Amino acid sequence: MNCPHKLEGDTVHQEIRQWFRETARDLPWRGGCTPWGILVSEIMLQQTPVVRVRPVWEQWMARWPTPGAFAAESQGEVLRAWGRLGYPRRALRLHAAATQLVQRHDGAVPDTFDELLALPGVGSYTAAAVAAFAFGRRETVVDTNIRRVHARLVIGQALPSPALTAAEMALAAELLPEDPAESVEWNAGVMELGALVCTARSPKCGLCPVIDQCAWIAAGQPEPTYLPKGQPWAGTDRQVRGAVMAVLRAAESPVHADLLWGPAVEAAAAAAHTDHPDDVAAALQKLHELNTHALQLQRALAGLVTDGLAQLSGDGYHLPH
DNA sequence: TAGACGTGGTA
DNA sequence: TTACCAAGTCT
Repeated sequence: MNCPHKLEGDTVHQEIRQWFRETARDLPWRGGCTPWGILVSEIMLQQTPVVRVRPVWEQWMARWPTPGAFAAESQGEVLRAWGRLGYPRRALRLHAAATQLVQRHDGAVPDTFDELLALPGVGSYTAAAVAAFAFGRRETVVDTNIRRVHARLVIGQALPSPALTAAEMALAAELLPEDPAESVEWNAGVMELGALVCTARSPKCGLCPVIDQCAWIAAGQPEPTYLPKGQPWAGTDRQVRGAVMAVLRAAESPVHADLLWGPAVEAAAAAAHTDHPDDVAAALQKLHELNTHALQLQRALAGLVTDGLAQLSGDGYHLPH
């Protein structure tokens, strides 16, 4: 392979690909899945664990087996189906992407990196992943798992840098096998290794197929050189937006702002008139428990409207039609 | 380019 | 219990 990062005898590629064939999880979007199914899975898996994506993906594909079927659905229904996967803007972007597939790609998922990258919600990782896993293309796939495996196995560091660097992309490109089929298995294998063995916390080095060639092990497993910065949550707009979205998903009719802001008992009583009183009442209860400042609630609502996740009609807030 | 953006499982 | 973390993207 002739790369400056000497991987002893280049057995790493063989070892990891074999480990992948023997150990890989049997996920529904692997093996014989349509490109549409793979695209949906990649969007859902952005920052969301496999175990939570799986059931939603199954329902999603049964309900909307093609981009055309999905594009014909309303945004509100799409957001409800998205459920609690998180980052609901992804659902809207997927919907917009499906519309583009119908309008510009004859209802099919394009098979090149550049065309995929042009779709809403599809960035460099997802474009490469779909091109590779749906169409067998040789692409430099770099996700958080692959970055971490490379950092340890090749560089000898506990964690990759906080932000993706050009050097990391260059390394990933360097390590990519020339043969397309092998490159696909390599990408999937390294990703799977990062997800199952070379994990962020408490890596299972005893199960690693390439532990004897790991630069991090060889260096004595040095600690990370920086502290991961946390993801603020309590008291943030994000938390409020999430609670409001839970209410709107459960509500069958527009929810007046007073209800979002008002006391829980009043909210529960009003919610009893909806088709899903328990869900709405519970969602309102959670929202109210946040004791959100009025200004912050206004900001969260305005943000949701700006992002197209909610709309304000005369009667109140609701999911988009 | 750093920050915003949901949600729930795990240690 | 608090904090980290998960197949990122967009601005």
